[in-house]
Amino acid sequence: MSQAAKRKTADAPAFPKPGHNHAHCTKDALRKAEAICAARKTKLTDIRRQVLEAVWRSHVPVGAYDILAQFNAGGGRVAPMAVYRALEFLMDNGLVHRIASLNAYIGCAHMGADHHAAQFLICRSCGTTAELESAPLNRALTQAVAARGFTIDSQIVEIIGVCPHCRDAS
Amino acid sequence: MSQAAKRKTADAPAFPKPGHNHAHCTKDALRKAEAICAARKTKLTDIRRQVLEAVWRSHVPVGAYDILAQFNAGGGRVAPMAVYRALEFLMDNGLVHRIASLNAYIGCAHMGADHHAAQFLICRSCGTTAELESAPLNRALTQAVAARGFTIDSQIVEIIGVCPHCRDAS
DNA sequence: GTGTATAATGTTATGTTATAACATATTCAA
DNA sequence: TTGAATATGTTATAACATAACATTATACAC
Repeated sequence: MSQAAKRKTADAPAFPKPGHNHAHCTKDALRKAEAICAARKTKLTDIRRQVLEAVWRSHVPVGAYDILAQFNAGGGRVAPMAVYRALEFLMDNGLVHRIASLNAYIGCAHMGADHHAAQFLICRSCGTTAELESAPLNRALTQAVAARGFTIDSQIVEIIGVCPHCRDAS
Repeated sequence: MSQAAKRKTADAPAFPKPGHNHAHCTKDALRKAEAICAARKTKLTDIRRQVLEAVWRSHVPVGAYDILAQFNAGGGRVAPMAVYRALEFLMDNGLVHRIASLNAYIGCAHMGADHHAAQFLICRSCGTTAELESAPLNRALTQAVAARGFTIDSQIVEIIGVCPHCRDAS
C-alpha cells in the first residue's frame, strides 16, 4: 500500500457498509471499553455495559427511550433514569456520543483517542452515522474561532446528507 | 479603510457587545424580514412578527416555551402550537435558526444571504450566540465531507466556549 | 470482620420540548 | 361569492430529560 493510500485510510475511514460484519464492531467496542474503564479505574457495570451494547446494535444513533424499550421488552422494569445515568457515564468516559440533532446516542468510533471534538456524518436515508475526524477541518475550525477571539470548550458538528451507499443504491 | 481591514470586517463580524444598541438590531431585523417576505410572497403575519420580535429580544437563543411565556404573561392564551408554527415559518424563510444543542431559537444574522449553512459560536458564560460564517471553514467542511463520498444536505455547527467579552471581564 | 464513606442503582414524580389531529377562520383569486 | 388554499385555534399527547430522595453494593481503613 502506498503512503498516500495509507494516509487516506487513516484520515478517511470508510463509511460503515450495509453488509459489514457488525458483530466484529460490537465485540471490538466492548473490548476497548473494558480496557478504557480499567485504565481509568471506572466501573463498566452490568447496566452500563448493556446500554453500551444497545448503542452498538448498529451504526444508527439510538434514542434513550429506544434503549429503555429494549430492556423492558422482556417484561423488565428499568426506569428512564437508569438509562440516562448509564449514558452519562459512557459519555464521560468517551465511549458514547450524543447526536444533538437527533436526541440520540451512538457508540464512539475512536475510543481512547480522547477526542471530545467529534464530527458526524448522518445519512438521512439509512440513518447510519459515522465520525468524520478531519484534521484540516479541525484546523479551519480552530482558526476561524480563534480569529473571533472566542475560546472553544466543545463543539457540535453534525452533517446531514446522503451516505455513499445510499447514493449508489438510488 | 484598507483592503485587509475591509476583508476582516466582512469575514469576521464582531461578537455582539454587551452594551450595543440592540434596538437597532431588532429594528433592522424586522425591516429585512418584511422585505424578504414581500420578495418571497410569504406573509409575515401578526403572530409571526411577534415571535420574530421575541427571538430578537437579545442575542441569546430563546426557547419556544419562553416565547410562549412572554405572550401569556399578560393573561394571553396562546398555545405551544402557535409558537412552533411561527418558528417553523420563520426558519423556512431564513429568518430564524434553531440551536440544536440548546433547543432554542435565534434570529438570523444574515437574512437574505440564503445560507442554510450557518455556524454558531455560543458563549457558555453570557449565552450570547453569534453566527460564524467562515469561508475557509466552509471549504474545509465541504472538502472533508466530499472526500468521504458523502452528499451534504444541511449542517449543524455549534461551538461552545467563552466569548471575548466574557473572557476579558474575568 | 466491622464500620463507614463512596459509588451505584432503584423509585417516584415531574419538568421540558415538540407534534398529531382536527376544527375554525381568513384570504384571495376565479 | 364561492371555493381552494393558507393561517390560526384547540385539545390532547408524544418524546426527551432531570430532580429528589431511598436503598443497595463496594471498597478500604481500622
